[in-house]
Amino acid sequence: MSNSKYDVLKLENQLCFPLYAAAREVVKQYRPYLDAIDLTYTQYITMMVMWEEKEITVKALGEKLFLDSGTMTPVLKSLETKGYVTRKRSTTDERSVSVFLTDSGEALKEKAVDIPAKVAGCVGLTAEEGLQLYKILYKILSKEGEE
Amino acid sequence: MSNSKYDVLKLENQLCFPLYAAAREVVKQYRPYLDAIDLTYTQYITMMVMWEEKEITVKALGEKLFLDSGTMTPVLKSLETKGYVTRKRSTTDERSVSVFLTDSGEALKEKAVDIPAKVAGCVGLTAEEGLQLYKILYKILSKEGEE
DNA sequence: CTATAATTGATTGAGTTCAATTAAATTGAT
DNA sequence: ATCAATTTAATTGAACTCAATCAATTATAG
Repeated sequence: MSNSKYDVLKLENQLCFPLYAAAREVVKQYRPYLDAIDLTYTQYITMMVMWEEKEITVKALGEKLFLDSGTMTPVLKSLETKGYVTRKRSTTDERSVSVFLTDSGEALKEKAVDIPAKVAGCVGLTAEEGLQLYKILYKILSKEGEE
Repeated sequence: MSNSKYDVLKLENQLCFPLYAAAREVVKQYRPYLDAIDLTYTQYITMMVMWEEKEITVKALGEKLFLDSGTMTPVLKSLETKGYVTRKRSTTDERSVSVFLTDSGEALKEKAVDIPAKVAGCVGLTAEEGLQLYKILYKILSKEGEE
């Protein structure tokens, strides 16, 4: 057996590395489908929230997506340019900005509805593996929100 | 029950989204430890390969990390500036560039050896969850290399 | 009321990521 | 041997990510 204290630094012994690599690979799977509706992956998950919420503050949006305003602001500006959302500063608390889904944004949902099934086919996990993965990932995400 | 064909577009029904978010959150856990040795996460996993290989082509390095030359080149230039690697174009095949670990790069391993244990503690999965996650992620990664 | 603290979004800068392109070198088929 | 196809890195451009900082606003303490 060849064991050294440096084995912990081998790529094959990492858990973070395959997590990081798999995330990029799966996002890459979305690209052809998202290209067809002119969205990036970040814009797509932002629209997912908008389709559910219709109206939400930038702050709340960022919390749902685990992204900060430095990332959200340009994404929202781009979606506003495409006509899918509008932004308006709150009158009651001028520090906050609300984002609103437009009719055009609502209509886009129809074009996006087939995408999840198409990508799921490519990833090719069993239902059980999918569930296991889901649970573990949300365990990680719940831990991170703590400190 | 409230079911619609649009449920597949809800954030909570996605598998890719928590994968994408968890990957970023875990990478973020590394930051304080990596800041201490002046490496980014991408530079860190690149050094992991170098600690194992001592010498490797840019092509092979990119394949191991699932990154292309557009990402690797600036990372390697930065590591070269820090003195941890050198780069030299192959004499036998001048298309390829080999990367070499320097003594300084080798010495950095000693400073990095405690990092994996520190981060593992933060993520807080059980051994079984870790193994399940590992297997599923590599299943995803093996699928992606195919097409 | 006033000063301090906290919240919120925007901005900035460095680094990452990847598709597309370019340039050089090698390989393979004829 | 020659020319087309392939391989390899580098470059470019657009977008994402995040820490740090800033400015404006609101909340709280005294």
